[in-house]
Amino acid sequence: MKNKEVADILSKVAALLEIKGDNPYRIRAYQRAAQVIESLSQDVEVLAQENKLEKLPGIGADLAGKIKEILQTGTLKLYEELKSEIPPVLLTFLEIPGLGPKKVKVLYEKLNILSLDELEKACKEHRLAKLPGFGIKTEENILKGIKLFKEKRGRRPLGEILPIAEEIVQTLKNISPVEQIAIAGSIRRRKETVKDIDVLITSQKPEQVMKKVTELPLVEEVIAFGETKTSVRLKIGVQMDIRVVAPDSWGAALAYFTGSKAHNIRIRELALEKGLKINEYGVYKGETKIAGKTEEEIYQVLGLPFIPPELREDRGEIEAALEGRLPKLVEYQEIKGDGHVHSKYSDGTASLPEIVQKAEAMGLEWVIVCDHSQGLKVAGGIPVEDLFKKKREIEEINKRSKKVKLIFGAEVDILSDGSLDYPDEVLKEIDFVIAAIHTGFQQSEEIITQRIISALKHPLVHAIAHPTGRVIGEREPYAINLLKVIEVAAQYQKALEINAYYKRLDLNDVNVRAAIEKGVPVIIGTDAHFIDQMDYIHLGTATARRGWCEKRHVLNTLSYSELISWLKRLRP
DNA sequence: GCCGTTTTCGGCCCGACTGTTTTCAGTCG
Repeated sequence: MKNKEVADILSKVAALLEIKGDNPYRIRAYQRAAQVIESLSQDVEVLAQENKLEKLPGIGADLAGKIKEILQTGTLKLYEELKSEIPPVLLTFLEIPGLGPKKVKVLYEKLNILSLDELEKACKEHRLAKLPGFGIKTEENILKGIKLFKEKRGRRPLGEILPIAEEIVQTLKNISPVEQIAIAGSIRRRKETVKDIDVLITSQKPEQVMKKVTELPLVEEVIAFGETKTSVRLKIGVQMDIRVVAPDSWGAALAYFTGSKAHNIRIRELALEKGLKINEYGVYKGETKIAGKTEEEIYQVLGLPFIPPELREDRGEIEAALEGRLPKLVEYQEIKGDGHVHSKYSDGTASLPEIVQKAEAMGLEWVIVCDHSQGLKVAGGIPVEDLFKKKREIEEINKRSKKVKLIFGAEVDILSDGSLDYPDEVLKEIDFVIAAIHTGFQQSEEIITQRIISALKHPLVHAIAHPTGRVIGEREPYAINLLKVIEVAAQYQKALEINAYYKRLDLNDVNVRAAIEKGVPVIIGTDAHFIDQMDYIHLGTATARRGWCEKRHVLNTLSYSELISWLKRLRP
């Protein structure tokens, strides 16, 4: 899949055009095309071969041609030309908070600044303040921006920020006069990584709320302070935006601040076609406000059903809503089990009774206890003789435990030649075999893909764990042809995991969608090594929802007995 | 650059806050 590479070039073209000062709508067209290609669940190369690129929203004859050019030549003439006109190093300047395309252009043209160091030096020598539109404050802000840029860790995993955001909401509820309060933005959409925390509030006394916000102990710096909008930087290095609106604008504001930006733009265009205007305060027909109190209302006046936040990425959800084929997403409370938990038998820290207790507290019916296989010594892989001790303990526990059943599973290593880390006569005794790659990450795409495919074809394997091996912010996926893997999984009706650990979320949303479109069942597993990590199940469910999963696609919605029958197909 | 049961040309989402300005451009979400 070259989707990422194509999207990357298109988005760089957009940024270069911005600095050049080109037509903003042309820029938007490139940005949108980049986004459409990146979130595609199909292979852009296949679409190009079938001449279907122009069917994609926002892609016309010209962009289709440009995409083909990238696929054929690896680059784009326009891109190369722009790079010779505008030094690409300026693109990194755009990442500095406070610097946009206009100012970057001036810096380049008037001062010929071509590196971060030069920029820093020019600020300190007050050479910027003399430029039109610049001043002393601008220099200070750019210096601050450079510092933040240098120490920034980029987007942060949702699982890290969500609990903090929820705690802030709870605190604000307690200490300030808020009526309604909710987290919006990418956190509400449950995007796997987030850049900032958006909080929406209704209150009779906005100024008091805003004051309390700036006084929170977590706040490091106030970036902007207004009655309706306040921005602060938290000590953990994340920005938080707080918006206060009137109660009758709650729905409009919630929709607006939940985004995504691309979704909002489409929604507003749709409104314009109907002679309506939407902003964060409501939907207007001329001067008259006709909706705004609830989100449902907003969608309703546009003739649309409610679109769940997890779908709001302009990945076809608006078209689906218009045509009445929006998926009925799997619900968080429909999840009946956890497909992947480690115990003390390998490198987990929880005993089997502790797992049962936790599952019961969470309202789950079943947990598959998958420990590592014998070869993975660093992770305490279980030697064959101990496996049966674990099996007996599970049987004992299941006799006593009425509400929660444990399932005897194993996360079995796929060795570098594609064979499995237990012999068949052992695998046969294990009720759930999930195979995974933990070694040989550097192998070629062909070899890794083949390893996984041979595991999928193995008659005793039920599923593949964390299929791409990526770790968010730490490790890129290994080279893998996931589309081939999906095809084989579909053919053999084997499951692919949505690993719910907050740094994995693997498969990710786009890949989940690609899998279920081919008829591959998915199974959510937390990969918990500590008992509380079982709570990450909700992140896996969020990923399933972002991947357009309905209940029928997700094995975790099966009851214990239904799951056992699904597993037994391979254990006659 | 895209797009069309008001258009194949002339539109294209909308507003808050800051800083440099005396009325607004730039940035951001």
